[in-house]
Amino acid sequence: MKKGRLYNRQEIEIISKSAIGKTINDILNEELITIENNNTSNKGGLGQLVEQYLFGIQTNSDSEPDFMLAGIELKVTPYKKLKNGKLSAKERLVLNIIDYMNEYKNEFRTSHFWFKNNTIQLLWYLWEPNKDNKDLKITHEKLLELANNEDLKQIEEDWNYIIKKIKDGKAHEISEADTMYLGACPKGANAESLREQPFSDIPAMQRAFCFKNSYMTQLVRKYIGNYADVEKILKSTEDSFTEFVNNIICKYRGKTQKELMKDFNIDSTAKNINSMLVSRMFNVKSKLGETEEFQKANIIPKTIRIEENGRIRESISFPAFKFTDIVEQDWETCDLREELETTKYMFFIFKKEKDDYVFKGIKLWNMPEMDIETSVMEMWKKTYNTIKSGNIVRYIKDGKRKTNFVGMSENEVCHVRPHGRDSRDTVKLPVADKLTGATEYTKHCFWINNNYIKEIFKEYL
DNA sequence: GCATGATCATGC
DNA sequence: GCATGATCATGC
Repeated sequence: MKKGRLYNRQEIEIISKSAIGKTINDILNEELITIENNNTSNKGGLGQLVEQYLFGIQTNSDSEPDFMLAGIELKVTPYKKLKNGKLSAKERLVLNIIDYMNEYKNEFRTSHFWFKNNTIQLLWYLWEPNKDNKDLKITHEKLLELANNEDLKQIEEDWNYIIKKIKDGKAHEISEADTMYLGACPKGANAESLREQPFSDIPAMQRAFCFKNSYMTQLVRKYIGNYADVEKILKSTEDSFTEFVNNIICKYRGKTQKELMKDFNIDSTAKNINSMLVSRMFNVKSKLGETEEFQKANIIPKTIRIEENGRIRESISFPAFKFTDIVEQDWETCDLREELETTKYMFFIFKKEKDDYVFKGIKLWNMPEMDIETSVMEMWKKTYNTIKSGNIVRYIKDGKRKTNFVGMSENEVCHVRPHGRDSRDTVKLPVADKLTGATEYTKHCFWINNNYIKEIFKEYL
């Protein structure tokens, strides 16, 4: 007899561990249950089956944790293997719906979020493409206790940020990109699922608290994958991630490039000297963007130089792409769109003053949805067509090849340009170039236009 | 002066 | 040897 919601902590642990290595079908077979294959389209279906047949919990939308006696919430969540072999969360972890009308009255520790989610029993299953949902296997489990979690400070800060927006009458302006680990994601049938907010007449999109995809990805890598080589920047739990970053910025703001080079004992003419200085500020050996905290928050650090006249001379590069990868993707699921929609950029600003660049501070930014769905989409689709049709080179003059790739005068947000060691640094083309017959071409990447990015730094001009 | 093609130094 | 962040060089 399954006790459902009345299990105690120890029983939950035993049952969770017993599920490891089993598929949903295995669990159903043990219960002698067959279910028609008609609910695979139901997004919550898999988690519900586990709740129902492993633990005996009926689907509920209760405000209490699933296991009410133990105070534990159950979550069944997928992860996947990326092409490069790394593991990643397949989805964000959606938690309770935000009750705009009441949650703001609480403190973090007395909030409904805390009441329901402070202890979560995670069951991870490995998602694989082209496989029936019920053949997917549960591989790992983990009891996530927020009370003694290293990320608690940041999670609390994120919660407070969301609550402040409600208190400011701006629930309709909440975005998942506002926060670091704990987000507020859309939750409803569609964008028209609106509800009232307490300090404004404007209806706000229904949202739920969630652990963001990037945060879940780090948990996956920590508890499932090989985690040993990830460097941390936070050495204690006394500061949140954002507090820690702000302390570093304050410490170095106002220093010049030359002063910093002297401080850190660096003598170099590298083009990425400012990026090297930033890594030193954080006392990071390798790359700041690859540290645990930046990965969890899905933040990519970039340095920006502003000239004395306010001009930003250079555009911002992305890693080089493979021509063969582009033609295998479509816009809806392509790498570029995913990156722009989920990534925040932390710009470290260096402004030129008297023959030296002064470190001015940072700016967090993510590209507005509207720009992604218009200009970036147009550029990506044209890039796709250019490669697919083999129409890369337009003409050659003085040994330099003019291409048909989207240039910066053609698109106000982004463009395509070479990015390699030199012009002989090439990768394979899926279709030979019609004009030159080349089967390989100089590595290229997407760039964000310097004039577009300039708008973000108005306050520093 | 700017857009575009090309290239550099670093770290692993 | 290679990927990467970033800047250089040149012709229109």
